[in-house]
Amino acid sequence: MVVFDRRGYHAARVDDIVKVAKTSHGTFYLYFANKEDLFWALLSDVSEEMTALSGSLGPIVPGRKGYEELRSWLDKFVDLYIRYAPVIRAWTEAEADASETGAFGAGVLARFARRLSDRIAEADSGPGLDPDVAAVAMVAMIERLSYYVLTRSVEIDRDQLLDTLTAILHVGVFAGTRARRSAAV
Amino acid sequence: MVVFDRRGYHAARVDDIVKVAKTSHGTFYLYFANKEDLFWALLSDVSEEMTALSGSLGPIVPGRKGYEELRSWLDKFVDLYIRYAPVIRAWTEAEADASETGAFGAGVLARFARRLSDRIAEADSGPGLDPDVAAVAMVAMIERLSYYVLTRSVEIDRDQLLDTLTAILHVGVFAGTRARRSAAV
Amino acid sequence: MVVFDRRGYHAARVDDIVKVAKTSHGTFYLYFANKEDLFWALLSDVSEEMTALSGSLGPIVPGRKGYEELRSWLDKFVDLYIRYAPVIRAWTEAEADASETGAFGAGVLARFARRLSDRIAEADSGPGLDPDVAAVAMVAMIERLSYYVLTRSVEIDRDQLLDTLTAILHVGVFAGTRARRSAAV
Amino acid sequence: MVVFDRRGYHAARVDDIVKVAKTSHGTFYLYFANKEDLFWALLSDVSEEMTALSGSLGPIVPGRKGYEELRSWLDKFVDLYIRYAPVIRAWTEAEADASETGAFGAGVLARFARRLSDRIAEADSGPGLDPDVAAVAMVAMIERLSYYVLTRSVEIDRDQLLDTLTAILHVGVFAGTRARRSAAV
DNA sequence: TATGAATGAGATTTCATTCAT
DNA sequence: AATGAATGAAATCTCATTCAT
Repeated sequence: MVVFDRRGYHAARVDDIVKVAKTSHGTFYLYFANKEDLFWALLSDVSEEMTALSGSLGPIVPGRKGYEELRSWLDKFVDLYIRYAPVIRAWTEAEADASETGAFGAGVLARFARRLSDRIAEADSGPGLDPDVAAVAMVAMIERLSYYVLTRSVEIDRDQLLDTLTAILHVGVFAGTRARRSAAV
Repeated sequence: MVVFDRRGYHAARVDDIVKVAKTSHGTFYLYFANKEDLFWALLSDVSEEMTALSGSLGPIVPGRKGYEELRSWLDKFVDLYIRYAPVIRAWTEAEADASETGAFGAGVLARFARRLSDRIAEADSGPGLDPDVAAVAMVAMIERLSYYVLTRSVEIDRDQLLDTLTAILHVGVFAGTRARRSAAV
Repeated sequence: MVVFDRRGYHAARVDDIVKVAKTSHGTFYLYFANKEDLFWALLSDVSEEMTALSGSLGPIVPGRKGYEELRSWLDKFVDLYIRYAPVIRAWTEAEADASETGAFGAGVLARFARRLSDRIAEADSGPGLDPDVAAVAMVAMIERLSYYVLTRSVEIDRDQLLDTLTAILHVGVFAGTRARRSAAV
Repeated sequence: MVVFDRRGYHAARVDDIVKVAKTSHGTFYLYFANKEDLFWALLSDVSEEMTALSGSLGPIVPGRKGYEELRSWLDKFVDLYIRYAPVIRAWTEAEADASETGAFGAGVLARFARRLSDRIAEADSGPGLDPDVAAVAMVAMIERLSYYVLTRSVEIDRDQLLDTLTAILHVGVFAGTRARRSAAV
């Protein structure tokens, strides 16, 4: 019964969920008040793991060491994303300003972005982009690219995905100043 | 009937659609074979506009002029995104490798990314990231950040959105080489 | 569709209701939000008719004329009771102090009893029973005896039922004084 | 298990029953073949007690002594009713001519009414109402008024209830002749 | 062309009953 | 004897689609 609630699809029929979990309808409703309830249970799991993960992001430093640290952190994010993909995709399908689900997901991502923003602000002394906005943009990219890869919308393998995300993030942090300047000149 | 087909939600019930469109169920089925059919109609509209839009992306050049050109192009994308958000988000709900809809959407984004990739490749002479992958990452970011802003998941206004996207893209193209180097050293 | 909502059984399955009404499940839910909703619709119908009926109870007078008037009024009550039997029985099955349904039914009967009480009080000048309590007792008897007859718990025909109810009521009203006395001596 | 079988509701879920009884589902099915079986067990208890109670109704005599005897007998009935209310009400939910349960309940009430009828016939020498029918009417009133009081549908206390029932019954028995006459004149 | 009441297949949910411990 | 998690048949409810007007 424990493994089972790792698997639900929001879009899926209870019938499917139950089939995958090799249980019965009755058992499903023994553990969850309704389909929505399962979804919230999963949501709170993701939220917890995401919060833990964002807490584990240390200072972003230049050079190979910083690059590798960032890459391994992103690796963990992608892992988590893949594991919870159905749930994350579900909150994504909902309008953030109109549904509880959407609002919840938006909150999780916002906390995630804030942590990244703090790290960017620490590292980047130059008068670059607003770190808050840049962090959100990065989270958007990380989330969406993970999604493209997961759904095979694009033909990118896991290594390419991580290299690209890491490079853009790492350079984004340390090239912020120059970036802004290049744009302004 | 004209306003109406700008509004469909994949998730929405036919009941909702006809209410918004101020028509009847009967009329709906007069114009569309079924709900899916409406979706395809909308999809082909987006596809067309997206293709036109990607065609309009000229060479990316350094300096203020290049920045402004890129910004105004992104502005058009955001417009298009906002207009077709429900449809774009809907093709997303489907697995790209398992549904026609998903595959179609993936195709639209892929063509879009390829154009951007070409422009990046033209501009960027250095041994940076794979332009194809970088372009996809950029499209992911553009698409998803537009979504965040549209759904008010985050508090970013339109100008901030465009400034951020443009800056990251513009510097991404011209700092690619240095970026890669900073990561590798 | 109008006749149809005259027929529902609270205890019945939607399947049965729909079969009796020769409609489909879909149609049922087009007219009623859920099974409960149908029940409330019927309930408000009974309430209305019962209120109208109690309003039509004129002064209770002695002699054959009074007897006949009372009998014909009781006849109408029994009619109404039979027509709405499933609904009335349903509110009966619920605890009056624990369910909305039960409370509603209790209210309808209470209004009914009050009217009867007023008529008893008008007619009965002697120091008999409390007219309010006596009226409630009479309503209890009328309601329950109708029920016994309806469900064939007892072998009483319609005429016997009406004769008995009318006689007990009529004598109850005019023998109140003597009754109390016979009990007290 | 002792308290428990005093409490079953026919409408109640087995879940509720075992919760109230502080047992488990397993134990329930150890003692009863199924939910219906519990009901029959309770039913036979009521039946027994009701039969004993009707047997204890002595001759109905005029005057205070007869009144008090009748009142104390009714007191015992109300006691019994309150103790078994859920069961008594439950046999009521079934159509007497269509279900075993309903038929059984009808039988219990019929025996009860016959005893009362016999006592009425003994006492009442006049050419009043059919004692059988009158007895049934009285049982109906007793049963239903007990119910109203039990569920607090009406604001009547136990003493008022007993006074009213006793008075109506006692006068009914001894005013039968006059009653019929007053109606006929 | 346009309508919207009606439909029914298929989804979700309930609850009496079983059975391994 | 006692337990309560698990079951699944049967109930309730939803919604894309049809069709008489």
